[in-house]
Amino acid sequence: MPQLLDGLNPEQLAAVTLPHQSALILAGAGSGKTRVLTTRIAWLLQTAQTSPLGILAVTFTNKAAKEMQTRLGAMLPINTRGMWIGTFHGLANRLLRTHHHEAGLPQVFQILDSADQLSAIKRLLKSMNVDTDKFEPKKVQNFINNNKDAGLRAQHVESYDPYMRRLVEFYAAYDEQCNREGVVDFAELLLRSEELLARSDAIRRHYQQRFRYILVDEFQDTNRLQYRWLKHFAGMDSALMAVGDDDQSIYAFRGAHTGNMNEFQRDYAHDNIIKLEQNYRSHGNILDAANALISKNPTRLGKNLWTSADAGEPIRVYLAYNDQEEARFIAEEAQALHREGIALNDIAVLYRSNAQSRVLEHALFSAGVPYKVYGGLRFFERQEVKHALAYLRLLAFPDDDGAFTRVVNFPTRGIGARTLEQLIDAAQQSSSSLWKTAYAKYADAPAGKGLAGFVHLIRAMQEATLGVTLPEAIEHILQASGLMAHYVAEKDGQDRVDNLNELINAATVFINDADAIANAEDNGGLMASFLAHAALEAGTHQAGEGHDALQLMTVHAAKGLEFHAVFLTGLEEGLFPSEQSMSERDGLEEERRLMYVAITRARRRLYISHAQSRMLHGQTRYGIASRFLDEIPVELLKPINKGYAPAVEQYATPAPRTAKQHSSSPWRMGMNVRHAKFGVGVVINVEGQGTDTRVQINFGGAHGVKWLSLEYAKLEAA
DNA sequence: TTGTAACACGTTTTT
DNA sequence: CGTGTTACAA
Repeated sequence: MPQLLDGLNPEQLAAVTLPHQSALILAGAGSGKTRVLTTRIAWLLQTAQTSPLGILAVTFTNKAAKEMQTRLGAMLPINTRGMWIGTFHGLANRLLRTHHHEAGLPQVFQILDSADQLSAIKRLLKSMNVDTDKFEPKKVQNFINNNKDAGLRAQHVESYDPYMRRLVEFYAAYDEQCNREGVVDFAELLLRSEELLARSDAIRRHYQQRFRYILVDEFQDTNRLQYRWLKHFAGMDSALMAVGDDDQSIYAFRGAHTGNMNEFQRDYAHDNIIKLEQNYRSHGNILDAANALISKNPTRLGKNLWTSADAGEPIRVYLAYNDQEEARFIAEEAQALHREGIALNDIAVLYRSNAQSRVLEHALFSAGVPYKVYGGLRFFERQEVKHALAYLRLLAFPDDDGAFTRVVNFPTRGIGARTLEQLIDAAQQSSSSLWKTAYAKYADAPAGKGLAGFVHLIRAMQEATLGVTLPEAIEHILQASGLMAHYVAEKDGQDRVDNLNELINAATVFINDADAIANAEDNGGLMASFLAHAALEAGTHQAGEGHDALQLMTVHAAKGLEFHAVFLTGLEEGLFPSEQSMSERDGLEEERRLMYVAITRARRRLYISHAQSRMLHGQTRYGIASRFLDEIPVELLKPINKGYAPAVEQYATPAPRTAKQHSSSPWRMGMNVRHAKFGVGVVINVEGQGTDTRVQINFGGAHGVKWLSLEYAKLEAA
């Protein structure tokens, strides 16, 4: 036991060995949060304060859950089976499978991922003859999900106008459709299980008595529904530990409710707050920069990171002429670091938006620097994999209309829109599924072309896959459906073929996993289990682990990670902080937290770069340095491009041909001008008209960026 | 039914 | 500028 607690600082120790009571742990970036969480569980078990059954540990991502399991396994020679460690959605799924009857679900309910949900909504709107120009499916999807995340069913949503009333109607109809088809979307997993716990005293009491210790990771990211969900598990005898960092809350845009932290304080922790403020990751200057920046946020729970490490290097600031030059600089600098012996894997290039990655990729490719971009499609989200899974779903649960429509004409077999429309109408008439309707009509017909052929194909596949293993079934489906042949024939289909083969592989791995087999018993079979796994855990973004490559990702994606060196790019007003965040409530604060997250990813070296101009949406935009740069104490920064104030001439660019919006002014963006006092600069913004015109000019060097009113300032073209 | 051409649009994202 | 989606002709 002493070993377990070795090396913990006093605050960490206090959190780990907290007696049977609730507490809020404010855990700053790099303060050993995950370690505390896992050591706490290990300590509870080792000191026999509870059995594995008494523990409920909730995370947001599969990665975090897995990491906890792994670390726990390394600390204690126990099997983690029976312990409820998982994601909100994973655990909600488990709950609903166990109590599917009470929850009003078929045992083998399917899980819709976002894309599935969207196509379900499109299908619904079509069947309701809705004009999708007026009601965009995406908007409808957001409306439904936002309400579910807030814990509201259609009948609870207040509508103020006809438009919203219509949305509520869609919400109700969508839920009806899901119930009819036995499918459940992500938000529904949580809402459905929350309602179940609220409704059934017996089930709730059972879990309340069972879970004596409840631990929640990344609590600042929880939404209202998730907090409500958690509360149901907390009985009289439960101790809750919520670990989070309000300064790292960057998911308000998807429903995260930081207020949960205050509510948790009130509801459970009372004044039991432990702050983990010692940072084990970064050098002093980096931490000072982060602290200074985040201190500009008005509403914080309050926390200041410190480190026993020395100040380290200054933060390098690079001002680039444009985005391409910025990218070139990063490519060169990364190579230099690599030559010094830093692994490319340990260097990250971060950006605010995905669109910025293209220029970077181009420069890295030209410079021959291996890189890896995070984000984009995940394995189980790729169309070929989804097609294959849809066949699988259809075989096991033929009434799944979503799966049916997905593959009925893929690969193409001559079943057009017209045929399908007739089928949908007929199904609606008899209020039955598409499969049942088609089957009733063509089961006895000869296996011809079109729908009849499809019905017979599915029947044949059902028979052929009876009693074979899951990978064998998938292999057969790929062949019999013609999917494999389709992609083999496609000219750029090799990746897709590889993915389909990988799917067989994934199924093999899955059925060899002991836990999965055990779970399958109560989850309605191995196939249902595998499909749930595919939906809940979309897999990695890209293959090709193991190669040393520069890491490219958005700041969001970098949360929770750390690197020896970090390049933080595009620090320009309108980009970071983003333009649209400015119009959102508390938008700037969230952007600042995002910046805070970005800075604290770096262990030893941090580069911050910005560009004077940048290609955005096909046109050149002139940006000024982000205000976040000004919020970092200047003594922590070290300009690194030749004195930081290169000759303005070097940046001279021809004025944009068309600057219509500013046509009333003789001054154009990008234009070189001379000011009596400040010298030569570049116009980077023009605002107002006539005598009210103000121009923003970058003079570089000591004078920097200034707004000048044309009424007073004497300017001349340079 | 399928392929091409015009067209719209353009933060952040996990489950 | 580049991509993804829709509209229309073959």
